[in-house]
Amino acid sequence: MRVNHEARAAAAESRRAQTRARLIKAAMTVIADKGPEAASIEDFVAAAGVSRGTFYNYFPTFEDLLHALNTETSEALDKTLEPIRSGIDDPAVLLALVLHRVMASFVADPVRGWLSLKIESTPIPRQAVFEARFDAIYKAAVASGRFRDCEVAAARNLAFGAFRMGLRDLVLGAVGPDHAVDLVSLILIAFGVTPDESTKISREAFSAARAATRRPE
Amino acid sequence: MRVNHEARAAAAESRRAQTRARLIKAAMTVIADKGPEAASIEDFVAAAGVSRGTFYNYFPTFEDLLHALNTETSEALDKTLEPIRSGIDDPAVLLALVLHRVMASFVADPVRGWLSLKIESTPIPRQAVFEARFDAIYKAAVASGRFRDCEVAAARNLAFGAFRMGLRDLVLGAVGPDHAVDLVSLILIAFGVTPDESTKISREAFSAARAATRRPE
Amino acid sequence: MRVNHEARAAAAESRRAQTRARLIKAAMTVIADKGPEAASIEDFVAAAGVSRGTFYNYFPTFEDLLHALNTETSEALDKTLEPIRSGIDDPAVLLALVLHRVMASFVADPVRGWLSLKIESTPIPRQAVFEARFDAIYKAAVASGRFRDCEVAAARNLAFGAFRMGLRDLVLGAVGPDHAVDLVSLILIAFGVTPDESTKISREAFSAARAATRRPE
Amino acid sequence: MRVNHEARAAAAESRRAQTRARLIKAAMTVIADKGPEAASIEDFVAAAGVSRGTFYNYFPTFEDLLHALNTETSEALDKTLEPIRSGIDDPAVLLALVLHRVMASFVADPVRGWLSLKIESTPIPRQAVFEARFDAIYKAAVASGRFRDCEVAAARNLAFGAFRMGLRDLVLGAVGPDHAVDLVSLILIAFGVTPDESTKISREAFSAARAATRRPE
DNA sequence: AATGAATGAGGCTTCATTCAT
DNA sequence: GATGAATGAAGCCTCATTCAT
Repeated sequence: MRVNHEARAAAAESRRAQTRARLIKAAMTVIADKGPEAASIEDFVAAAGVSRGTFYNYFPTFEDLLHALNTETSEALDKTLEPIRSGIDDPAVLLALVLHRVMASFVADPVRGWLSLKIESTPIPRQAVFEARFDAIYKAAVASGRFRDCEVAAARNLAFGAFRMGLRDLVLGAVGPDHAVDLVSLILIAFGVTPDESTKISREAFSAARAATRRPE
Repeated sequence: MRVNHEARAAAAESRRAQTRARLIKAAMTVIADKGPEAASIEDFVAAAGVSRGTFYNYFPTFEDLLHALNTETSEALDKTLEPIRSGIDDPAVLLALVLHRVMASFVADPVRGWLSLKIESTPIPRQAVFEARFDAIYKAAVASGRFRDCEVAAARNLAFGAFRMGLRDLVLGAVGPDHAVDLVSLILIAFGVTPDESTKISREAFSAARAATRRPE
Repeated sequence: MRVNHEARAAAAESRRAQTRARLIKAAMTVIADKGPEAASIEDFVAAAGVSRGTFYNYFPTFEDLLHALNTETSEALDKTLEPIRSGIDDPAVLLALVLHRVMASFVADPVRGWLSLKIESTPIPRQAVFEARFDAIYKAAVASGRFRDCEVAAARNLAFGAFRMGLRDLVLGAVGPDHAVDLVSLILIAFGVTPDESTKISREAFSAARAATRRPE
Repeated sequence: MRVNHEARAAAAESRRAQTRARLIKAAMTVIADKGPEAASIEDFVAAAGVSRGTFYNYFPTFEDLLHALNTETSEALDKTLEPIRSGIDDPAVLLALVLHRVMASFVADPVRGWLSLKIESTPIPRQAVFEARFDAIYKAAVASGRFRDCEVAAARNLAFGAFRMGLRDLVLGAVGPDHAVDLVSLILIAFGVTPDESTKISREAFSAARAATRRPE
């Protein structure tokens, strides 16, 4: 009896997780497709192949869905960046690797890429994690003399703003994948790396990211 | 009689233009306030103090309103930039002046600032005028050796992306007005200007923009 | 021009009042039919022959409709009682006249009768007016020695409770119209009037109410 | 084996009864709390701590639940009245005892009191048992000359209507517990008992009911 | 028996748009 | 031209009910 109950509960749990995952996946696809404002719950459930009511079983409020989406994308990004979490001493290299890696993963999984772009203009709690991480890297690099000493907010806005625009053109198909090489290179130059070194670092980071990014899903 | 008719027609014409202006102004205010998605036509007509039907007399389709908004914004920007349209030889100085001037005008008229930010995440057709102008300046500057020779798309994305992020933080109040000095400086460095000169140019352009921007309305 | 505008406004006003009246009438009918809880806005608009949206033009919140219904029924009752507002010295006769008159009007217009019964169990602000009026009459009658001296709350609950139950049976068709004669008579007896006189007063008040109540609509 | 089976079956039976009782109790509490219209099955199962499906195992249709609720309430009332089922000759005393006893039990167990009030405005089939019992008592009392000879329906509506209103004010806290003394007294007077005797009977019945009602749960 | 995930009908509300005056 | 009442499509959300495990 006991075992039976446990097995049953586990099975239910698994099914529940599956449906939840289907709904999240569907929501991501739809949002990437129509934008966060035009997407309706009807769209989500249609894409997921479940009924209206089921959606509310999993996400009683819209907030809940946004939170889940947020978590999902953050975790995916984290997983992307995990391999380079440590072992890289040069902050310029580190930054280049991160930027190229994220961009590559978004290109490989355009749905998520779109989502990241679209979701930004939404009242979702902003992804302050990445900002904070950037700030830490930049300050350390200034301390070690690698990066120019300037307002970290300015540096951050330069990096994130440029990255975002580049990402947009990339997923739009307006530019080719090596657009990122130039962009990251420019960012590094602004931060104080010499042009020659910048280009080299960016190019190598690009290749590394390329190689590492396989099978998005 | 003839005169009477003409006078009457002119008066009607003038009233018409006035109502139209009121509607555009109202729409801008409302959009800047609630965002483009939350704004309803009801809001527009309420803010403008006219009836629902009147709105459709002026803007039969939503497209028409968007176009008017776009035109309005662009023209205001153009007017802002008019004084520096000519007479400036150094593209670095020119770019710094433009960026600071636009930012200053957005700060001085937050409604328009917000509008520019909000409108971007919308299916509103963006006006490529500014992009094209930037490209022209940049290419000329490369030709004259002032700017680094790199993909103009990368340079553009760096400049516009950084600018947009900075603008956002500015209207959000997350950074002070001189944040722009650092940001523009970084952009110029990326484009090949030396750090010292960049800072000097940016600082001077900032002051000039400050001085020029008075009374937004 | 001026006249034209005014005439137009008046016409619009009139049409508006008409639609509003149609909606209230429809709501009353539907509520009397299905009860206040089972009635849906869909029912109201279907009965009124207008569209969903129109309902919300007139009653943005459900509260607004309830308030209108409340006002409507109160006013109708007041009109019913107007003729006996003055000129009757004996409180026993006055009370009998009021009770019979109200009951007769509810019988003549069953929709409103039902509504009064159904609406009571609803969070509508209770009709404290009638309670207050009863209390005043009763206290005066005690002072003049006509009614027994007892807790006015008890007297009120007896009168209103009995009346309400009687009304229910009446609109249900469970009892004939002269059921009211007995009921009112019992109430008067409880208040200290002799049985013989009670019966006489009640019977006469019943006839008077009958005669007065014509054309419900 | 046999014994084992029987014991097991008995245990199952007992558990079954327990769950059923829990559901009924929960439903009563919830209905008394939120009113019959606002109460949902979700509320019932949550309050009872069982699953949705279980509810339907016990009450396949909503009718079934209503019936159970009705039965429960009636039986509780019957139990309350059992001690005075016999041995009381004076119908005036009997009636006073019944009314006070019921009221006291509702005051002692407000949940059931509220339930009785709330349930009335519902399509729940009312149980006519008490009406029938009243009618029998009244007719006998008329035959014996104790009560005034009048339409039994009128007498019944007077008694039940007044009682209901009084009960409402009581559970609302609008009146104190001895409000019932006056109310019952008035009823008896209406039925032909002299004022002095009425008051005495009502007061004594009130005390007796008080004394008898202990521990509601 | 008990569970709880899934269902979908049914009600609510908003809002762009039309049109008679 | 201006008006604003009327419209109805399109979303949102709840909840009684079913059913596989």
